[in-house]
Amino acid sequence: MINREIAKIFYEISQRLETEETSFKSQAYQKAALSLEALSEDVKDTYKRQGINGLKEIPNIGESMAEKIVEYLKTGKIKENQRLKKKMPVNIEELISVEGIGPKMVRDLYRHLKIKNLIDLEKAAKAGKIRSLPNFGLKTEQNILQSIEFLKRSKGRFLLGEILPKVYEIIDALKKVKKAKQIFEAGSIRRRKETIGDVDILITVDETKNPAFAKASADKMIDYFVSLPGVVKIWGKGSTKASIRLKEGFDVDLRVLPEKQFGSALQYFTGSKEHNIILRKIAMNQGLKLNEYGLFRGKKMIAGRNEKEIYAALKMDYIEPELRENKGEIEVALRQIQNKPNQTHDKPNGLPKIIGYSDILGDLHIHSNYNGGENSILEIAEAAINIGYQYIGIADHTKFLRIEHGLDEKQLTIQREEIDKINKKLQASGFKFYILQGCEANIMPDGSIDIKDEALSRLDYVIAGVHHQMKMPKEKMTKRIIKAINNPNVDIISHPTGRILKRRDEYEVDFNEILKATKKTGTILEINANPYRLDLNDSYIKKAKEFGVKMVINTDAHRKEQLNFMKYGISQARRGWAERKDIINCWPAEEMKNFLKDSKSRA
DNA sequence: GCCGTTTTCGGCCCGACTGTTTTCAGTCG
Repeated sequence: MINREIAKIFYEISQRLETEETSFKSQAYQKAALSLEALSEDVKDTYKRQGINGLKEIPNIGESMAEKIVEYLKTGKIKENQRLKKKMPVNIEELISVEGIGPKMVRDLYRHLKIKNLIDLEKAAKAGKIRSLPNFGLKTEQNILQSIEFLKRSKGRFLLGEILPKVYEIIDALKKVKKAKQIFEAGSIRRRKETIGDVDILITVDETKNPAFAKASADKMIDYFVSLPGVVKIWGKGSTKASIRLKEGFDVDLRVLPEKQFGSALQYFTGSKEHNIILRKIAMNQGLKLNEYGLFRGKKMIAGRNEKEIYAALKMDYIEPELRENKGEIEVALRQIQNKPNQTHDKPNGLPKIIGYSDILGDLHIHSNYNGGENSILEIAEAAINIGYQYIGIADHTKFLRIEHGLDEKQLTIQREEIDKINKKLQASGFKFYILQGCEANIMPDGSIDIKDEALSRLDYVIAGVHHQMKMPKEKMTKRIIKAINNPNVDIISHPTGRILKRRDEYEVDFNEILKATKKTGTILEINANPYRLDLNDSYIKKAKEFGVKMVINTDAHRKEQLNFMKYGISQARRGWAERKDIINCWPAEEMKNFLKDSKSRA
């Protein structure tokens, strides 16, 4: 998306300006970049429709920024950035990714040692050249080397799916000590971002007895925390906090907090930074002050024990952590409250009631041993019953994907017989549980499906997805997928943008056209819950919802343990503001089945 | 450079920590 490209350049300009003395100008670029990222519409379209004045309506975009956006749309470049680059030809983005290094240090490193990138920096540090620079020292030099090592090892961020199970393990271990009253994860992991930098865990201890008892409890928790298995480094250990690095390569901070501040601390450490900045401004406008110690009027603390009372005191709806990205949630949370006294306002839309973690009643994208996987259909069904599902759908790959043992028409018929048999048996035993037969058919480069329509029509539903030839030009790929959407037998499009996190970008496709076609035909878009996919992403989910396109959260499990991926898909749906009405596998079996049967004909 | 229910000029979120200093700038979250 072009908005992100421009935002990236604005960030770079911001950082480069910070090496000069004009700090407010730098902040303006940062704010403008943030605004661009928060937009749901492509600025290219805004400009086409409303010209430069349309751009100036975007928050934090004024005359100068609007001109630069137009410049980028027309020339693909922004001269201001070229000018700054010429002044200091360094890879600033790379250098400030080193922890402890910011724009000012980049400037000094370039001035004195002509350091332009990470390789130069590492060489200079290893040669001991940095310690003698003014305002630098031996310690700084060592820290730089350590940070570079960390950067190399972790290659940036971790997937939510890699890190969340580990965090739960830690939290469970901490709970066993029985000295903590509350334990919560905070930071990007609580917001369930798809990738995570580091982890914050906040706890309180029992304060009702004497202070010495509380302190002893805190000490015990911290001691236990730093002695967890897999700890490779400990620092910042004090009476209320400690930090560890685990052998997996990520850092975890533990903080012990007083009960009366716990809500404000949790709010503060959960972020996002952008969300918090706006919140503090709102507090200020109401004559209040918000920080991690509480919400204050003058010196008087008026909220802080829990998050709900803080949002309430700011005259806002409570905002779920997954929504706290400053992508419109604050305005909406405020708007509803303002509308309440005066219901003659057209509609108090307010924040949506996003889906909950126990709202899912079934999983419609599961692969069985027919695809060479480990688990039989019966084993998968038993696992699903244990989870508490009302239904599942077996959706094995079809014949084009030979590497996955894709099924042909005949094998699908054999599988149908087995599913019918199991269904009968389950019902005879009194289970209210159904197995549907679907398939995950392959969308060929010309948009056709690799299984005959006649065979598809005998299935309960059909998922179709792109599995090869993903490097097509945008128009061709869009056409390819739309042709599949228009196939009356296709009900669901799996992993609609094809990305694999940390490995592969999404393919080029016009998502607006996809939405139009799915809306017209009643086709459902999948939110694939595999932690490497999480496809659709949050902003596409929000767009689909606004369009009135229905979605389904599927795990794409290839063995029964992977049914547990569902929670990542739910997080993603929550981050995309999805409600129960938007997600068909939140619906009871009959309603969902009827929708699958009718949606194509009804549309 | 942006913005405006005290402003078209004068403000821009807040606090902790670190390493360098000898009172504080830079970085982080």
